[in-house]
Formats: sequence, structure tokens, C-alpha cells
Amino acid sequence: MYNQETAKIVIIEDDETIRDGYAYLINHTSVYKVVSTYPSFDVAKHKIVKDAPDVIILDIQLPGTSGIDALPVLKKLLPKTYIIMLTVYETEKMILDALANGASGYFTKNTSPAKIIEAIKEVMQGGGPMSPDVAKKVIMSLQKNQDSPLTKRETQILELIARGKDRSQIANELFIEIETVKTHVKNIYIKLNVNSKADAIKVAKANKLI
Amino acid sequence: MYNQETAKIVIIEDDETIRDGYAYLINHTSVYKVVSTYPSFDVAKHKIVKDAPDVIILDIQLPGTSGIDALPVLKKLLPKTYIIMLTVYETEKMILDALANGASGYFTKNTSPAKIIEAIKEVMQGGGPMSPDVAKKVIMSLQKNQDSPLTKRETQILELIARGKDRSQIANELFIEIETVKTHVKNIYIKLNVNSKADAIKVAKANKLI
DNA sequence: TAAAAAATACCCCTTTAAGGGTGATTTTTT
DNA sequence: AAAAAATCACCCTTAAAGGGGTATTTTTTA
Repeated sequence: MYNQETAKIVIIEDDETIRDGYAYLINHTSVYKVVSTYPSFDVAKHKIVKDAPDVIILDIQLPGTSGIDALPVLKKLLPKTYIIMLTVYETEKMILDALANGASGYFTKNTSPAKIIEAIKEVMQGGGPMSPDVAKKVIMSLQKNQDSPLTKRETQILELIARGKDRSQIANELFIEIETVKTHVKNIYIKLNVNSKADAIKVAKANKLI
Repeated sequence: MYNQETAKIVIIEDDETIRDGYAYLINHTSVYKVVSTYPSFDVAKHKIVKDAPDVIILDIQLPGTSGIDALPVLKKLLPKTYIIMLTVYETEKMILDALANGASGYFTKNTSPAKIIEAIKEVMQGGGPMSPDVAKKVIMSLQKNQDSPLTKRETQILELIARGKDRSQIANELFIEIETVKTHVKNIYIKLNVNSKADAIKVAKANKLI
């Protein structure tokens, strides 16, 4: 594992006040060492491999290449480095994109430096820290609509359809006849006001029915 | 919104030591009030509506009805109540199931009472608290495999297939011919060693390629 | 306990999609 | 310049999708 005593941090953040503030606080109130700070990814990319950081604190709103676009590149340059995202915005899409692309943690900028230092510690220990507002959005993205127009069986069948299964596979899996599956599918289409698998999946996902 | 001063908590947990311990600490070191504690859901279900709790702390490993099974019932009985799950285990499936079924937060039992009190506060303010190890698992479930055998285009097409789109819809969306889509699909099948949409989706999801 | 909702199953029908084989060109990356 | 990725086209057969209608049994709820 890593040696926490010497863990190296790099901060990529365009706002000089925030950048220097975090750097100062990490250096003076924690065991971690900020080895470099950069105002943009485009400046950082040529030097960051030499820094060999254990953790990168990456702002999303950067001039030039955005933090989101920088993420996959950084993961390729430094596969073992943990990346904690920082942002002022917190749209569900942005958060999910960042996490899907390899971010280890995600914080909004109203997060105190103490929490960020705690997050560095957590990330070094294999955790996945995020601020409560971010966690809320992630949880919401996992939650299903409580008052679905679909019955349990219909929801179950629609989920199987969404996994690419055809009628006969669904029938086999649920120990019912193909014709029964067909009837359920027809009722699903009527309830969702669609007339194809693709549209049913689209509507169901938009309304978090599946 | 809720009045934080009088927020009512119910604890459902079979271990008496843990149950009383959390209750004592919440009552004596926070502004929240534990109005009832129960050793199982089966005992709680008849009385909990009268308790009208703002937050329920729900153990997963309960005698009789498990916390996972109790979750949808509780959501129906008390739709506006926040539920924080507690567990000793932390399998990805269990966590995702709990969150998908309406849990507001998720903690493992090595979590300090202070963190639980903080979690109650966060949940009352609309946050979605979870312990770092849980957050890690949630993040992992969102992350894609970095070294996929599929090309970008193939991944993109497989994602559209997984959304139930057929060849012609994919062709339209990507501004390419149906025949090209077909070729990509054939190459996907060869790379994943499958010969159907359903199997391709299954293998791809198992390996987090999509 | 009676009514309503959900789940089950079968018949008709037509159109469309899926999957496999083979070969080839162009574009992009390395 | 070579390799990888993306593009397109023709052959073929079988399987699936979607729309229509009807009807029974089981489960849930009022």
C-alpha cells in the first residue's frame, strides 16, 4: 500500500485563492504534501507524471480542457492515482459522468478544507468519499419511482426486456408461457403509451420505473 | 420542512446493546429524540405509524422480516420518513438493493454514533449520507472497465442495444448505414464470444464494459 | 366476501429484426 | 508505412416483434 506519511497531492484548480488556500491548509494541517499546483489541465499534463501524485484534486470548471475531459487522460497517464473532483455545480449527469469515468470522490466547493483532508485520508484507505449533497444525487439516481403505473410483474418483465432478453428467454426465466409474456408486454405498452421495446425502455428510464 | 429540534427517531435493531447504545447517545448528545426502539420489524410494524418518526435507523440483519424486505413496507406506511440502513455486511448487491428501494443512507456497523448523528442531520437537510466503504462500493458500481476489448464505437453501439434500440434506430442515431451497425454488432459478438443481444449485454455488464 | 386488479394463457395475422457468411474500402491512430 | 477502427454491401434463413381479440385463474383490496 501507500505510505500515508509521504502521500503526494497535486491540485489542479484555476482559482488562485482556492488553489493556494487548499495547498496551504493541506501542507500545514495534515500529513500530506502538496507537491504541485496547476491552474489548468493543459499546463499540468506535461509535468504531472513526474510529480507522481497519489491523489489529484481536480476542479471540473477549468479553462481549456475541462476536468471531465481531463479525467480519462489522467487515468491513462497515472492509472493508480486517486482523483477527487471539485465543482461548484452538481448536476446529476456531471456527477455520474465523473464517477463513471474513474473519479474516486466528488465534492462541491462549499466543502471545508478539513473535509477534503479527511477525504484524502479516506481515498488513500480505499474509500469513496463524497459530500452529502453529491451522495444524495447518486442515491437518487439509483432509486426507483415509488408510484409506478406498472405492476410488479410488468416491471420485472420490462427489466428483462431492458437486459436484451426476448420473449422466449423471459418466459423460460419466469416459468410462464410466451403468450403470457406477450400479454404483459402489450399491457406495458398501453400503460406507457408506446409501441416498441426501445420506447418502453426510454419512457421507463425517464420515469425511473426501472 | 421538518423541525430539527423535535425530529423523532425510531431504531429497529435486534442487538440490545447496539440499540440502547445508539438510543442513549442520540438522546444525550444530540437534539434528536429516540421515541421508540424495536428488536424486529415484525414487532415494529404495528406501532411505528403512531410513532410517526422522521428518521428510522434500520438494521438489515433482523430476525423474521429482514431490513431489506421491511424497506418497501416502511416506505409505504411512512412515505415521508427517511430511512438509514445499518449493516455488518456490505455486499454491492445489498447496498444497491437498499438504495434502489428507498433507503436515504447506508452505514456499516463500525460507524461511530457521532457519525450516525451527523448522518441524521444530513438526511434531515436532504443529504444522502453513507460511510466511505459504502460510498466506495456505490462508486465502483458506476465505474466502467478501463481496458475494454471493445472500441469506442462498439461500446457506443452496445449501449444503444442495451437501451432496446434496433439496428435501424441505431443507424439513424449515429448517421451510419444499417449494414455498418450489423458489422459492428458482429464484431462485438466475436470479441465477447457470444451470439445474441442478451448474452452480449450480460457479458458486457458483468465486465462493466457498459 | 364481493369486486377489482393482476397474472395467466391461447388464437388470429403481417412485418421486421436478428444472426451468420464473405468481402471490401476509407479513415484514424500508432 | 503498418495496424486498427470504422465504414458499407450483398447473400441467406430463422426467429422475434407488434397488433388484434378473448378468457380463465389467482391475488389483492375495499
